[in-house]
Order: sequence, then C-alpha cells, then structure tokens
Amino acid sequence: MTRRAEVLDLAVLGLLVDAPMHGYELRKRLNILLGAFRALSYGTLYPCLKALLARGWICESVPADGDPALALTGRRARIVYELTAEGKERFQSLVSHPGPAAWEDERFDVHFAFFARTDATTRLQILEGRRSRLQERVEGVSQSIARTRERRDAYTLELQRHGLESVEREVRWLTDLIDTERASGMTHPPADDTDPPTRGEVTEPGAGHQLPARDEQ
Amino acid sequence: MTRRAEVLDLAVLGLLVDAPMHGYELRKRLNILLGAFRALSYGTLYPCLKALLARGWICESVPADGDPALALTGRRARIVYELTAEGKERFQSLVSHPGPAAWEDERFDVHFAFFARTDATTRLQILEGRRSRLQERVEGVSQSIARTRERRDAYTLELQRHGLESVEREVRWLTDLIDTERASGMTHPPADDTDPPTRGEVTEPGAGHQLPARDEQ
DNA sequence: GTTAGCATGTAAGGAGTTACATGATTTT
DNA sequence: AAAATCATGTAACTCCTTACATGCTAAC
Repeated sequence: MTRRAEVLDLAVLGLLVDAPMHGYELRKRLNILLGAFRALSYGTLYPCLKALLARGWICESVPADGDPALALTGRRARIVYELTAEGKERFQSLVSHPGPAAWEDERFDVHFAFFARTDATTRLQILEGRRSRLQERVEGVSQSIARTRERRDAYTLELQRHGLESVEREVRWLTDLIDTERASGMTHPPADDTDPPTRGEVTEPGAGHQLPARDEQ
Repeated sequence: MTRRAEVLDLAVLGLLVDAPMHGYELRKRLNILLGAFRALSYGTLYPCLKALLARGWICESVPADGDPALALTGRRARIVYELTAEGKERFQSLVSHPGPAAWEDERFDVHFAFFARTDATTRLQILEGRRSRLQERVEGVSQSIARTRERRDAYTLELQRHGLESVEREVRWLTDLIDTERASGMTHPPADDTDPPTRGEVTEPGAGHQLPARDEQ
C-alpha cells in the first residue's frame, strides 16, 4: 500500500460515510477537516476519486427521483459519489487498525478525526503508539540541542528549544487524551468547554464505546 | 527560482559559511539543524551539491598541504566543498531578504537558524511577516471550528481546537521574538535560561546589530 | 565474522502542485 | 461588466524518497 492509499483513501472514504458528495464539496470539507490551510488540489482529488471508483469502493450516486437538484444545480453537471458495501468495509478496515508507523505523521490527524467510527481499544492503541513515537523524537531533539549548545549559536538554539517544546506539548496532549479514553469510555474527547468528562474513575480499557464498530477485514 | 533554490540552497550554503564540509557531514548537520527528525536523503543532497557546483557557488576544496586527513579518512575519498566568493554573495542575498511568502512554511526555520548572519531590520521584517501570515491562519482555523461545532463531531473539534492552539502558540513565540529584537538590539534571542535580555527599554529598530552584515546583491 | 558507521552516487518511482481548458451562475 | 464561486478534469512539471550499487573500516 502506498502513502496515498493509506491517507487519502481514509480521508475521502471517511467523509463519504456521512453522506454522498461530489468532488468540489469533498475538497472543501477535507480542507476544513485539516484546519483550513492544507489545501488539497484538484489534481490530487479527482485522480484519487477515479482510483477509488476503479477499486469499486465508491460509485456514482444516482440522485433518484424527486431530487434532481442533487446532481445538477443549474451550473455544470455534478458527479455525486457514494460508498459501496466494499467501500464501507475498506474504510472500516483502515480506521480500525493503527497502520504503518512510517506514515504516521501524515495519517494521524485524519485518523483521529474519524475516531468516533472506531472502537476504544483501537483508539488507545493509536494514541499510545503516537505518543511513544513523539517521545523518541523528544530524545532526538534534546541531543541536537546539546550539540548546538556547544556551538553557541543562539538563534539555532532558540529554534530547537521552541521545537522541543512543541513536541513536548504534543506529548502532553496525547497523554490527556489517553487518560480520558481510559477513564470515561470516551463518549466524547476531553478539554471540550461544555460538559467535561469525569476524570479519576478508571474503567477497563475498551469498555463503553457507543458507536457501531463494523466487522474488520 | 524554484522552492529548492530557495530553501535547500540557503541551508547548504549557510552551513558551508561556517566551515568547508563534505556531503555526509552536511546531511548530519542539516538534520540536527532541523530538529533531528526531518531526515534529508542523499538523493536530494548530492544532486543539490552538483547544482551548486555548476552554478559556481561552491567548489571542491583542496585540503592543501599538511592535512590530508581532511579529504581522506582512510575510508573512501571524501569530497569537501567550500563556498566561492559568488557563493558567499548568493547566501548573503538569500539570508538578507524575506523571500516569497509562498514558501515561507518550508523556509522559515532554516532562515531563522541563520539570523545571526543578517541584520536587525531584515530579522524584524521576516518575523513580522511570518506572524501576520500565521494570524491569518488563526482566522481560517477559527472559522473551520465554527463549522465543525455545528456538526457535533467531538473528535474533529478536539483536533481543530488543538491545532488552533498550536498556531496561536506560534504567534506568541514570534511576538516575544519581535519584542526582544526591538528592545535589545538582539545580541541574543530571548527565553534563553542564562542571562535573559532586558525588556522594556525600546530602542530604535535596527540599532545595535553586532555581526558583520555583508553588502547585499 | 558480522553489524554498524562512513562515504558517494544513480535510477526509478511516488506524490503532489500549477497551469491550463472549459463554461455556467451569482454577486458586487 | 467584472469578479467570485461553482464544477470537472488533464498535462506537465517539481520535488523528494526508496532502493540499489559500491566498498572501506571499526567495533562487537
């Protein structure tokens, strides 16, 4: 499996789980998902949709009677895509496994966004894997800083110090998420300003997930 | 100018300003500079060195008499590169201008690491430009969050909330740097645990830089 | 003796962007 | 009337990584 198959497939299939969509809207939603700045180009998206179609994971949705506006807005004809049964399986398989650590940097955010579609055990596995990878990174950066300190390069030092803090902050975020997942059965993630989940009562990991977890491939 | 010419040239030339070096070591230093994780591959570095050689910005350094170990360690022959006069000019020109905003994400860290080689005015210009770009990003992400809030997708919301905080933190970092640059004439960057620079006394921007700023192209 | 590190390079392929091609509709 | 937004798609190009090719030395 290539990087694209891992990350883009996950993202596109994941969005189509909620509702059938056409390419233009898919792109917008994808960019919102990724924080409104990592703009995915059409040169990436449309070929990807073609590939998913060829694999039989999506199909062109027939708007059916009563709603021609779904396919045509008066502008140019829209092609609305929909998940097939195989597509649903493919998504569920992607979202329910940690996936190769090599592409974690590119995959993690997208995977996390679809956490509601997987089970608590998988979520914990992914969060803990991510944290341990970032902790290794902390080690590496710390060593770099030690070497920079000897060279008395104040700007490089400041850059690395700030970079280290960023990674450490990420580790803390993951730790909070892990604690919450373990404690509350994850009805919703932590740090939400409304109705914070109860901390302190640790239940069995994997207990109490509430969303349908489909059978894995 | 391509992206490579902007960022890789800056990085490689910048490292060679300090001392002549061979490819293998250049790669190590580059990875230390970038926080020890963004590994630059040889497939990128060696072609880059070739291109810099063709442009006349670097040349093969003759170890001269008395130090054959510099070029040969007993292992395989090393090719040590050195900056030419044109190379120094090229570097000084790159480091002394903000450069296209389009590649700022890729360039900023490298540029910042070589801040000691440029003047206070340029530093302020780059820091302020970066900050304003990130502030725009804050706007964008905030809007994304607003739309996600309506969909009640707790995990996506948590992801975006955390992403927003990361960008805001970056903005605060830049603000601190800007304040320090303006205040102290930037003998060294802020937040260093030893000998923190005096805040509060605002001098004229651009006053008091201490490192040789070469003439710009 | 075998693994790790030193050292330089190329070829093939993966992944994505930019620019182009086309054209309707809505907003300013 | 111009600009923005909607909408799909392709071709060329850029950039980078992975895997390969080569071979020496030091440490375990």
